[in-house]
Amino acid sequence: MRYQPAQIEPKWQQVWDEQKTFKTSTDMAELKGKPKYYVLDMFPYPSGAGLHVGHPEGYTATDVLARYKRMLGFNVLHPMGWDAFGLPAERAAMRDNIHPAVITKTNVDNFRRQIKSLGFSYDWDREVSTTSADYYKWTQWIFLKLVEKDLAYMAEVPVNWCPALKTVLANEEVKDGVYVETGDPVEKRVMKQWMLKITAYADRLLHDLDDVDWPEGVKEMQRNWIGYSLGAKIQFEVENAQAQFGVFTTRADTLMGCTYCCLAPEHPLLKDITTPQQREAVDQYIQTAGQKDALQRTDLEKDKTGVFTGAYAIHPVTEKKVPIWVADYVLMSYGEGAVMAVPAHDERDHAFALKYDLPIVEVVSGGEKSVQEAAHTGNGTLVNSDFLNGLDVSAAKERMAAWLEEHSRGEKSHNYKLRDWLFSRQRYWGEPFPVIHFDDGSYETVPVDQLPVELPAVDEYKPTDDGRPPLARAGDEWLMVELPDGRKGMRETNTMPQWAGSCWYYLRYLDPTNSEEPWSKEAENYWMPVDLYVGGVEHAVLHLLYARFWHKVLYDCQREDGSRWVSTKEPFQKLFNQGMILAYSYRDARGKYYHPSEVEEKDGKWFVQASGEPVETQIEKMSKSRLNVVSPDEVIEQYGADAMRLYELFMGPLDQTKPWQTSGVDGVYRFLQRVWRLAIDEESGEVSQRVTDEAAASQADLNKLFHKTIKKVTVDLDNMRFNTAIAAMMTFLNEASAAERLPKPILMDFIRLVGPFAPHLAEELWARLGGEGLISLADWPQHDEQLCIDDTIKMVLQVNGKKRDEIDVPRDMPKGEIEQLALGNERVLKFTEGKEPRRVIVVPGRLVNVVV
RNA sequence: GCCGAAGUGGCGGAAUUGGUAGACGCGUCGGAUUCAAAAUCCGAUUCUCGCAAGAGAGUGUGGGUUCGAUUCCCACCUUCGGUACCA
Repeated sequence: MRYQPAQIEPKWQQVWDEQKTFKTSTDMAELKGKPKYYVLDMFPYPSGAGLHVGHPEGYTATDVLARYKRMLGFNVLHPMGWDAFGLPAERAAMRDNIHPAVITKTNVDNFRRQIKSLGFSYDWDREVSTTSADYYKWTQWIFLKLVEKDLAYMAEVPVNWCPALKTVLANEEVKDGVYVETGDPVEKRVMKQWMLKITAYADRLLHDLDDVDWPEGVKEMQRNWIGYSLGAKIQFEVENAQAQFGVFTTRADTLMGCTYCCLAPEHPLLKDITTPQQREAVDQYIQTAGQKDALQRTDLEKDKTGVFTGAYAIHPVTEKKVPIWVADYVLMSYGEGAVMAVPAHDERDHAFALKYDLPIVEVVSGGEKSVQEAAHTGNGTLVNSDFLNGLDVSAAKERMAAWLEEHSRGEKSHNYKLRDWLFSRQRYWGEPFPVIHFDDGSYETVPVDQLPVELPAVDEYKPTDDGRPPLARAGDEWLMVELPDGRKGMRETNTMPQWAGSCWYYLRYLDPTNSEEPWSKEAENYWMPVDLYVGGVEHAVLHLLYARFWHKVLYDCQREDGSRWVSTKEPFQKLFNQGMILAYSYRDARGKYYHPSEVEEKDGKWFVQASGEPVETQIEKMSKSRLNVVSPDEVIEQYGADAMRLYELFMGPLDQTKPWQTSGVDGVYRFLQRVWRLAIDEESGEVSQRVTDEAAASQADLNKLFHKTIKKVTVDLDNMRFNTAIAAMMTFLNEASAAERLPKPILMDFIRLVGPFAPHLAEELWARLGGEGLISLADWPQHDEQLCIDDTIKMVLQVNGKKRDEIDVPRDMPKGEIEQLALGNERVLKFTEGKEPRRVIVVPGRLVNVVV
C-alpha cells in the first residue's frame, strides 16, 4: 500500500475533531501546575476569494510550534477566529442587496473548511467572530470604558473623507492622499466624529516597546509613527495686539536666526492679527489651502507658498520685529501650528525665504556652503547670537531653554507626531456605537446591562440619499429611543472601524463563551500575555498600535475587586512577521498575463503554448489580475495537506519574502513518501521487514545520527528555523533508508519528530506501528548528549589559509600532536615546499593552518 | 531625502562568539529497473583550464583588519519594505 494522503488525512482530521484532541481545558484547577504557551495567529478577514498559499504559512508555523509545545508538556492555547466586519462584505451587500451577515457566513464557512483541511490543531470550541452580537457586545463594553475614562470624545475635526467609500478614514489608513487598501482618493472635510485619545498613551506606547520581543524593524516603525521629539515651546508676542502665539522647535539654539514666523492656514489667530491691507490676500490663501486635498499637498511638496499677514511678532530675545506669514507648509496638527522660521538652518524655511526674499542670518557656523545658498542643519559653533556665541549646538539648546524659562518666554517641551484616533465610520457592517444623542447636542451612553446594541435591519446598505450613514435607514423603532425619564433621543448612526474588533480578540479567546464578563480574571491571569504572535508585517503600525493602546487602557481599568482588567502591560510578548509569499507570473509584450498552465519553458525562456509567443516571467505578489494565485485547495488535492505544510516551511526562513514554486512541493512530497516506505512495505501494507525489535543502540551509527537529529530539530524549533529542521530530518531519512536494519525504537521516535510537521502521516504510521494513543499527545523525544559527540573529528589542513587536505583525528588528541600530524602530512609538505613554517595555528576540532 | 531589511550555484536556500562556502531540496545530466512509460532507486552537478591527477577563481562592487572574512570595519551599487513639509 502506497502513501495516500487523500485517504489518511480526512480520517485523522475526523478523529481529532470527534475526540476534541486539541481542546484546551477551561478548568483552571486542571490547567494549574503545567506551564502555558499561548500561540496566536493574526485572525483573517474572511474574503470571498478564499485562502491563497500565503495565508497558511504563518498558520503552519504556529501549528508546528503548538504541537511541539504540547508534546513537551505545555498547556497550549491555539485558537482561530474571524475579523469579519469590514468593507468587502459591505460592498457585496450594497451591490446585491444581501445582508452582509449572509455573505460573511458563506465566506467564513469556506475559510474554516480550508483551514481545517490543513490539519491545524486549533481549539475550535474557542472560535470567535467579531460580527457576532455575543462578541461585539464586549467591544461596545470596552468603548464604554473608554468613554468612562474620558478617552473617547466627540469633536468637530478635519477628517479624511473618502468620496468613493462615502466614509471617513483614520490617519493610519491614508497614505499619499489615498486610502491604502483601495487607492481611492481622500479629501479633507470637517465633521463631528468620535475620537479616541491615543495620544494620552503616546509615552507608554513608546517606552513599553523596550520590554517586548518584537522585530526591531516593527518597533522602529512604531517609534517613528509615535514620533517623539524633544525641544522647546517659545512664546511670541504680536506687535500692537493683545495676542501671542507659541511655536514648538527642536532648535531653540537657532532662535537668534529667526527672521520671520509662519502660522498654519487653520491657525485661529490669523483672523485677529491680519492687517486690513492683507486681509483679502490672506483670506484667499486660507481658502485655497483648505481646498487642497492631501494628494495635492503632497504633490506640491517642493513648491512652498505663503502670504504675509501684515502683522509682526516681537522676537522674544532681541525684541526686534519679525514678519508673520501664513503658509501651508506649517501643519496645524503638529506642535503649536506655528513655527519660528530660521532659514539659515532649516531647509524648508530656507526654500521659503528664497522664494519670498526674506533675510537669512547665520547663527551656527561650520556649514559647507554659505547659508545664503543652502541651509546648514548640522552641528557647529554659535555666532551672531549674543550670549550663545561660541557654544556648540547642544550646549546652546540648553542655554537658550534656561534663558527662556528665566524670562518666562518659553520652556522645554516635547511633541508627538501621533494624533488622536478617528474612530467613526459611515458604514453599515461594523459595531454600532452604544450612544444616544439628544436634540440639544448632548449624548448619553447606553447602560451596560442593555448591551449589545445590535445592528438593525435596513432596506439597503448604502448611505441615505441625503448623505447620512446606512444605519440612518433603520426605522424609528431602532433609531428613536425613549429613556425611562421620558427624554427622547436618537441612536448614533456611525459604526466603529474594523480595527475595533481586532483590538481585543486575543482576550476573548481566553474565555469565549462567558456571558457575564468579557473574560474571567482567572483565565486572563493564567494565559496572558500572548507568548507568540505571528502575522504579516503590514499590521506593524495600525492593528498592533491600536491593540496595544486598548490593552493599556484595560490595564488601567479596574474590576470591582480592585484588580486590573488585564494583568500585563503589553499584550504580545513576542511578535514574529512571516514573509510574503510571491509567485511567478507570465506576461507578453502587450502586458497581457497568462496562467502558468498556458505557458511552457524552452531553454530557459518562456513561451505561450498555443501561439509560441515569448513571455516575460517575473516574481510578483499573488493577485487575481496577474493570474498567479495558488490556492491551497489545489495543492492539497495534488499532494496532500502534510506536503503543503512541509513545503510552506521548507521554502526558506519564515520571516523572508520568497517565491512559491509548486515544483518545490515535489521534494517534500517525496520525503513523505520515503518516510512512509521507511515504515511500511508497499507490497503488503504491513510494517516493513527491516524494522526490527532490537534496541536503538544496536545500530550505533544510525542511533548517533538520530540523536544529533533530535537535538538539531529541537534547537531549530526553539528558534523557529523550520527549514533547517526539515533538512535535518531529510538527512536522517537518507541514512535510515539506506540501512538494512532499522530498530523500531528509533523509527517510533523519528515519527514523533515528524509529527508536528506532518501530523496526518505521523498519526497513521504511529497507529500502524502500535504506538500508544495519539501521537499528537505523545511526548517529544529527548536526545542523549553523549551520543551527539563524535570520537573522531575531521580536521582540515590548510597552508596559507588554503585547504589542502583533511584528516581524521581522535577527539581528545592534544594540540601538539595534531600539529605534528599536520606538519608531516604529505599534501601539506607539498605546498610548504620545504620552507620552514613561520606559524602554525591549531583550532581544536576545526583546522590547522600552516603559514610559510 | 530619512529609517529598516537584504544581495551566496541554473533555482529555493545552508553555513556567522571569524575557521572545510554551497547542507537539504528543486532542476539538469548519466545509469539501473521496465516491452515501453510513469513511479522508484543509484551516481554526478559553483565556474574556468585539464584526458586525468590536479590547479586557479569564487558569497553585489572597491578598499581595510586578520594566519584565515559570506561573517568584522570603511566607502559605494542594487533590490525590497516603511515614511515623508512632524519644525
